[in-house]
Order: sequence, then structure tokens, then C-alpha cells
Amino acid sequence: MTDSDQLDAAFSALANPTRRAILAHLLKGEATVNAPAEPFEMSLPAISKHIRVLEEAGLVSRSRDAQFRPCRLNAAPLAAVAQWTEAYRPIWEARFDVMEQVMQAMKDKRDE
Amino acid sequence: MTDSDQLDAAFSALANPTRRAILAHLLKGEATVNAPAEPFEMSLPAISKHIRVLEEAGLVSRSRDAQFRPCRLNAAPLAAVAQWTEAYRPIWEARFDVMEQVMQAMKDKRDE
DNA sequence: TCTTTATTTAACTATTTTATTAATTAACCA
DNA sequence: TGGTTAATTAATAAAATAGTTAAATAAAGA
Repeated sequence: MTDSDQLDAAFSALANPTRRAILAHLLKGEATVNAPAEPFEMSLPAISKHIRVLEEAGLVSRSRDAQFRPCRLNAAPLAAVAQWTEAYRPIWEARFDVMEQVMQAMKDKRDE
Repeated sequence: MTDSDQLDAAFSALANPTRRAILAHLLKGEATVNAPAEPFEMSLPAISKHIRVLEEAGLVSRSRDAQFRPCRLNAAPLAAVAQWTEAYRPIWEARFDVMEQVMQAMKDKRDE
């Protein structure tokens, strides 16, 4: 799997609100399939599949505990995502600078 | 459009290597549809559609210049992406800490 | 052993995504 | 005006995604 494939998998996995919610849930600690399913009006197999997508993207790993399959967060692919976005930071920061300048100019005008 | 919808759109748009390459291309400055198409073995309509996806995610905006439609990068949605990932930074950094500890332990062992 | 709990697999459906080629629109230029 | 360039739309097709319900599997526990 190339770096690009890993980013594909990570970004695709993150492109779904249910999956992002599952990750957020896992920030609080391990959880089984049932646990993160509760807040969603969705069948268990659907949640199970979402978890599999997260697992295949390397965002989640699972162990075995009797009939439970506890998931835990593996944020490593998010480090790659964060690193990728960093290349664009100067652009959006430049934007904010422009916005600040505009706001300053408006303020100056008001205070004339 | 909710915050979540915006993240959906941004992450989906970024989940494709052609689209990420188009963004990378736009880091160097404005470009027309034809320009970022060249390095890809892909038809023009395909590139055109990718640009539309980027546009709908707010990552690109376009103007008009005769028969050209120059695109420019709009990195604002990436600020939201970066912000989203920040919540997970402590997790991956903790991971790296563990890795560092393991490496330190190996070093210590070697130096015994 | 029988039942319950947790989870996955199977089978299916609807929608979306990604690409293609052919045709169309828009604007310049000779 | 007629031709060229740039880009989009239309029509289509294959594959992936996201969900469903029903059935199967795995382990615990009475």
C-alpha cells in the first residue's frame, strides 16, 4: 500500500459522519460494536461495517474478549492526514491575514 | 450546510488521489482545466468533474477569462480538517512517545 | 444442553462515484 | 463567417458505498 493509498483510505473513512462519531466515541476509551451503535439509529450490521472500514484504514484495531470485539483508536493515519494538510496551512493563514486586514481597515474607517 | 456536512464534503473530495494532485498543482498558482489534466492519463471531462467536486467542497473557486476557467485554491476547508484532526493529536503523540520509550529501552539494553 | 448475548455474514437494494465517448456551448482569431 | 481552442453536458456503464433484514457463528452462563 502506497502513501497515497493510505491517504485515500483514511480520507474515505473520515468522509462519513457515523464513522467520525465512532472515532470520537473511541477517544473516551475502548468500546465494543454495540456501544458506539447506541446513539445511532442504525442496525448493528451497519455499524459493524463502518468499524471494518475504519479498521481497514488503520484507524481502529480490535482484540477479542469472549464474544466481544473491543475496538481501540489508532490515530497514526491521522498523523499522516495532519501532515498532508500542513502543506496548505500557509494558504489558509494568508487568507485569514487578508481577512484581518480587511477587518482592520473597516475598523479604521469606522473610527475616522 | 452543517459543519459535519462540510467535513463530509472536504474529506470525500480529498479521498481521491487525482483531486489531491490537482490541489497540489494549484499550490503553485492558478490553473485552467487543461493544465492540471496533462499529468494524468484521464479525459478532460473526468478532470472537469473532479474540479467540480473540489469546487462543491469549497476547496477551489473559479473565475472566467475568455474561454478559460482558471481555478484557484481555497484552503479554508482544510483549516476545518486540520482543526478536526487536532482532537486526535494527543493520541498519536502518545503512540510516538511509547515508540520512543521502546527505542530508548532498546538502546539502553544495547549499551549495557 | 439450551438459551442468551455479541457480532458477523449473506443476500439484496438503492444511490453515488468514477470513468468513458460523442455532442454541445462559448469565445477567440484569421 | 468559419475554424480552432477550452470546457461542459449527455448518455452510458462499471464499481463502490451504505443501508436493510434474515441467518449464521461464537462464546457465556443457567
